[in-house]
Amino acid sequence: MADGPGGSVQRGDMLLFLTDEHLRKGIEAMFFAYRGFTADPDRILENYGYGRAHHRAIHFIHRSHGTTVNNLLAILGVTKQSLNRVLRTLIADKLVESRVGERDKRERHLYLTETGAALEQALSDAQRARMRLAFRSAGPEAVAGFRTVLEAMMDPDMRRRYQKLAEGGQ
Amino acid sequence: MADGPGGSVQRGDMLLFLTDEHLRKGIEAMFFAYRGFTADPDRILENYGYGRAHHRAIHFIHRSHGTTVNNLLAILGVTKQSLNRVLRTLIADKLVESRVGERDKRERHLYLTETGAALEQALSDAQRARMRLAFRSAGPEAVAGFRTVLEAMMDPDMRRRYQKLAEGGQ
DNA sequence: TGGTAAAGTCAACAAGACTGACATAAAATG
DNA sequence: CATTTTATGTCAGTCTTGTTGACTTTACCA
Repeated sequence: MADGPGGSVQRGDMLLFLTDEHLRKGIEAMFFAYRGFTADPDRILENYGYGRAHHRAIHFIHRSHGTTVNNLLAILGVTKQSLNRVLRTLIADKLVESRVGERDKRERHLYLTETGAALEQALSDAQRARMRLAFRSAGPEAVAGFRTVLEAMMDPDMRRRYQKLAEGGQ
Repeated sequence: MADGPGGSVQRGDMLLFLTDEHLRKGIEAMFFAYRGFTADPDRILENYGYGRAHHRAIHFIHRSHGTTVNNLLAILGVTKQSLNRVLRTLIADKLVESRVGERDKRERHLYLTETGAALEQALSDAQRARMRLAFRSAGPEAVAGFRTVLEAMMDPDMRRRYQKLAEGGQ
């Protein structure tokens, strides 16, 4: 491919890591790594007849106990119809509990039941196991770089949500 | 959440970056970053009536000019029926050309046409622009760490494919 | 020549996203 | 107090992208 019209090599040796070639490798790394990232939970979810959407809902409900539907919608970035379908099955299967808000009775606050928390544990154990191996083999400095780049890659509003989540969970 | 039964803090201060808390942050970073990663090309693809599957096919055909259908199937990790649907529209729209193999006439070799290459350029320009900003703001060391962790996160066979691609493209 | 391999296709199905329209209850506001 | 807005839920229909299973054509190979 070499460097096309959008290339960056000509800007000097200090920015050699910004060649189109390096950028393309970063793109492909994201693609292949994301596959690995989701592979283990996907295998577990199959046994329950659930999909990735269920996993995401469970993850963020666990993460923010008592979150409202609206807040979950904003984090997941899907329509309420799409989330509702997932939420309905999780509530029917008694993995998630929905309680009417105390101050604002229009709101529904979402909680994992014991069963829901158990599945969350199984899913995140599997995902963390892979992450742990990757982190350990890469070392702390690489991990710091990994997080720095990923944060820079997020849309600004998503970065805000991500950091807000991180604060609470410290 | 603190450290559950699968926690790693007790293994010593040297491995503090492997706490469940850090791992969870890594997981969420992957989730939010991947959204940003796909956002720009998705917007472009909309105008063509194409989806992410078309993008992936176009990317890897560009990447490995003249690749066979079987090879593309292995890289993308989908069924031939799924790939074929995408490929059929791309060929019908004259973005991709399929040539009968010279040595083995059963094989079809895939090439981007001029139009196809133009779309590929537009898509990868958008994706690289974001990657470039992220890389530049993070710096070369962070980028190296980013790649190291992502490679460690891949399934072994995907890592092989990824590295094989990288060789050819140096 | 018979078996295997590469590619393509048809049909049916499912997950998960979307839009649009509509309903209900509760809060907020004039 | 009446009206409007907000939060949630739901129905119906569509789209993309994945799946399985069955079958065909063509070509290579032993």
